[in-house]
Amino acid sequence: MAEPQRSRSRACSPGAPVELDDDHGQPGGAAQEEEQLELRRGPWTVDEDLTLVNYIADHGDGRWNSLARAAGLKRTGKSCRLRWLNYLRPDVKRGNFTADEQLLILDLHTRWGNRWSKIAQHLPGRTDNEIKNYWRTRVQKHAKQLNCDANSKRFKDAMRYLWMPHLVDADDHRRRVLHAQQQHAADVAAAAHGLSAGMVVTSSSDSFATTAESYDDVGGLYANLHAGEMAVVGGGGCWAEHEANHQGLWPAAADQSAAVAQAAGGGQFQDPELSGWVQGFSEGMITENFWALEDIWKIQ
DNA sequence: AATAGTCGCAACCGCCGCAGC
DNA sequence: TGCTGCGGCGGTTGCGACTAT
Repeated sequence: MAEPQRSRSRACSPGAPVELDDDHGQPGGAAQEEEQLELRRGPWTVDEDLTLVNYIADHGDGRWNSLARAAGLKRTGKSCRLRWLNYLRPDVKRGNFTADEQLLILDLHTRWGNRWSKIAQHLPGRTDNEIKNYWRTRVQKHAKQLNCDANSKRFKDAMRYLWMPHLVDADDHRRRVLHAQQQHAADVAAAAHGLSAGMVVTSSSDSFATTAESYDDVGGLYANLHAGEMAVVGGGGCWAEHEANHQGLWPAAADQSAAVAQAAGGGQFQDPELSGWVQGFSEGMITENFWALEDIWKIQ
């Protein structure tokens, strides 16, 4: 079971009763008020988590207010629902966002804006809350570094032509490193068994896609995120539409990356879709106030 | 070592839409 | 038709952990 990473509390002390934690603040009777007086809020305790998990295991979720009462939890139904969906659900994925996921978030946010729940539907195991937090802490921080709004065209251009291509490259690089490591391990194993490395390579490296698939952790959504090589795998079902829709939104990321790299090196960089700001990279207008390519890379 | 500033994120808040009565 | 309860969503808060000075 998931353990809270750290205890947190809000205005009230953890587990402290509150006067009112009603969804709509409707007036209630004396009994209802008495019940509300006992409601807890703040960080969930291990006991509460166990109670909720066990109850849902036995009875299923839904009907959260009655669930909270039936389970004996002195929490609002809303609080129980949130705790379950964002933390206790067995399929909830924890830890840092992968390059795949970051890429997808950036792309989907470009299209849908702050529709976190909608975006979360395309990231199996991730919650809208987590994505929202990621956006607010990481992405908006970068927007701030650029002295622009996260919703501005300028920032979207930065994402589209700088960050996304680097994520693609980082992802590709990561997979190749993994593949190399696996091959090395196989070689070592083969050597230990007196086999030639070539024999093992033949059996282990005939399909890079296999490595990529096994590494893929976006619920089988993508097999290979490298621009132009995207393919639908598993039951994701959304990538065909995704790719069709992002024509122009995310054009040949690897090519753009190369173009940006060329531009950073002083070469000409012409693309009618680029705003003047990104075009400026080809004119050497990068300052310390802007992301350097290396910085973007480090961000990951 | 102490302090201040920043970050990450769980949890809460307020609003909205929908269903049932 | 209006009321009520509920689920869901996006926005916000606040605190412990971490980092810089």
